[in-house]
Amino acid sequence: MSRKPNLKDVAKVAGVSAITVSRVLTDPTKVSDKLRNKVEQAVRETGYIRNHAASALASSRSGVIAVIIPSLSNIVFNEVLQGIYQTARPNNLQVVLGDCHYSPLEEEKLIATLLGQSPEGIILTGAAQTDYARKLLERADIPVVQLMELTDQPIDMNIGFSHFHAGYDMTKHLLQRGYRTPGFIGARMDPRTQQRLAGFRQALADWPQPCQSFVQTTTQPSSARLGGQLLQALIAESAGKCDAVFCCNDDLALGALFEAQKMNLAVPGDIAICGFNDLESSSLVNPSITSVASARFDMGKQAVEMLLAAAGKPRKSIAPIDVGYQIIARRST
Amino acid sequence: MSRKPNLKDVAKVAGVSAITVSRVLTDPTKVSDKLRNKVEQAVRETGYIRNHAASALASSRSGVIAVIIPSLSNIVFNEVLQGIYQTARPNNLQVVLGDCHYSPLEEEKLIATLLGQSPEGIILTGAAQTDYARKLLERADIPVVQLMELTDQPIDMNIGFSHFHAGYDMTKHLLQRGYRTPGFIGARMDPRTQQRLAGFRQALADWPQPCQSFVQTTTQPSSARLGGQLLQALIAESAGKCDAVFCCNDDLALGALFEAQKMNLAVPGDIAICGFNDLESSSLVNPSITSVASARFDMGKQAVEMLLAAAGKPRKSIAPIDVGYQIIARRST
DNA sequence: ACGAAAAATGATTGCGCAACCATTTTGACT
DNA sequence: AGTCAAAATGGTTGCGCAATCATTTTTCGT
Repeated sequence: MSRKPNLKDVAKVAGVSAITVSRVLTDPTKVSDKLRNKVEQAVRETGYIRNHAASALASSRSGVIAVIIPSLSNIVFNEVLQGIYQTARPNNLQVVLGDCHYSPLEEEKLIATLLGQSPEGIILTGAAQTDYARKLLERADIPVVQLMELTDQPIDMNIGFSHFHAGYDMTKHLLQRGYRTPGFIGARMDPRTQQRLAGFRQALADWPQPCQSFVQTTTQPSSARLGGQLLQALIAESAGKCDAVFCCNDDLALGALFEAQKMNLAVPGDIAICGFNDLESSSLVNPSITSVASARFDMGKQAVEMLLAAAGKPRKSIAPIDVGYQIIARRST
Repeated sequence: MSRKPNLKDVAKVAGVSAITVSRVLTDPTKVSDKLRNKVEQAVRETGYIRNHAASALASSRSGVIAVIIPSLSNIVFNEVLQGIYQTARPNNLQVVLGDCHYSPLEEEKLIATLLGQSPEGIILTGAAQTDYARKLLERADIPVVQLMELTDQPIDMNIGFSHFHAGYDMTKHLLQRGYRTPGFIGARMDPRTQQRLAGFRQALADWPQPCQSFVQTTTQPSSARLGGQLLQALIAESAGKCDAVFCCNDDLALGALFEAQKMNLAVPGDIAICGFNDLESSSLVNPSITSVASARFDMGKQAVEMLLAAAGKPRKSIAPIDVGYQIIARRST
């Protein structure tokens, strides 16, 4: 066999019809043991691999799910992806992944491209899709899961947690620990970061006594290095009065901590630091960093399970699933 | 239009033939401005998205490349992936990604599955593929790139650097700085980690004076937490004589550093620490950690470019590409 | 041992698109 | 205006598979 073998070639080797080979590959229980063995051997012998395009075209089932994340470099989405991949594999689903770089327009283009794969379902991050993207998704008539945050107007299904409430609670935590002039540093300023900041502001507004607060943000991508820079900017802005920093994520928090050490600022003595996402390092550094934990792996897993459960059925509106979060108080506050 | 529109539907709306619509989508220069505008509007109006399966079947071009990495949780592969995705997108290539969990058998199954997508090329991590996997890849007759490490017997193309030499050079660096009883801690113990360890041992063997050395390894997945545990094991094994630790990667190194701080060991005074991969944090912690930098993003980028360059042409054996590495000496040694 | 039902197997057809070749239209030149 | 080449457009067909329906074989009860 020089060229790539197809069903017929395998059938000839096994001495059966093409459709029997097809059945062995899709549902072996439908074929007698005798033929099945012959076919399986012929498959191994020829190194046959089913042509996905032809299979998808004939059956109108692609065995693919589409996933769009805003960034490949943010480790947070990695954990979600792990949950997605680990759940997809045993269900014989291929994942086609796109990175939209936090841009709704890029996301729209990706959605258009990925829908061409006739995915059985699609998982999106956040709820900031363009109108045309929403139109395409509705037209596609496949299950859609919006992940990470909660929204009032989901396209279809939704699972996540409230970044506003998490930001609110974390700020309250700082206030309860006695910090009265807190700052917020934020990078990227994507919708979820903005919700955290909104939570920060609301918590301050709700606090019985008025507090002075400081905010330093940038739309640059987040990184530990940037955390150090933003900390400096915050200290400069507040003329050193700032006594606690709420970092919009743990990368910034780690960078801020390392920078504070370089400036000989005691943490939390001179300045408290807290982050968001509860990365592994946050629990290991000295001092360990207070953060917000959420079930990222689980969200990915559940998203795939939701797609599987919804596949084929008509859309029935399911209430958004709130997976919650947890403030992990540590020595840095 | 209730059901999903196909080429014919769009053609009818635009008042042209189906094949003209197809041409507008694949090569707009082949169609006159007048018709192109009509068609493009009809596409927008109907929300038409080309059926990838049918397109791939008819043209025998899938526009897909397959990528297999050993782990989604290891941030190192993320950077490679970024290079891959960023290069694939402008070339209209979809990436289908698989995670083989460092298992050649899982990798074999993944290869079989992914080849079913008729990818235009495939990118693999390392050079430990099974015989059957190699057979499948040769049968598939598509460009293959083996990434990250160098091998004498590449399946097709190969780009990476020598982990043995990097491990060797890093160990020499420790010896040159005066450390005489170095230890090595390693997790996962995948082929590349083993090559680094082999480099460590060879450098010690080549050193003029005999040195005592210590090794602590585990096949558990790598993590910062594990780095702390392995440091403790190493110190116990060496009864505190160990004066430097070569960590097989920066996650372990960071964990080891944090653990040393908790044990009140001065770094590098009581014990030097170095890592591998040069993650961002390694340059920011106090003291900053000596590490091995490599062009991960670039490797991913180049791998895709190599696939593109090789597409369609018969395989001509190309010499493995060595992207090299760099020892970044910092305060921890 | 016979017939009916169930299980196993096979033949035909169409999924939606692009390759291929045929036809029509346009444009350049005499 | 007439001719011819080039550009633009369209019709037909097959890619490889699985759905559907048709046929054959097996199984089981009596």
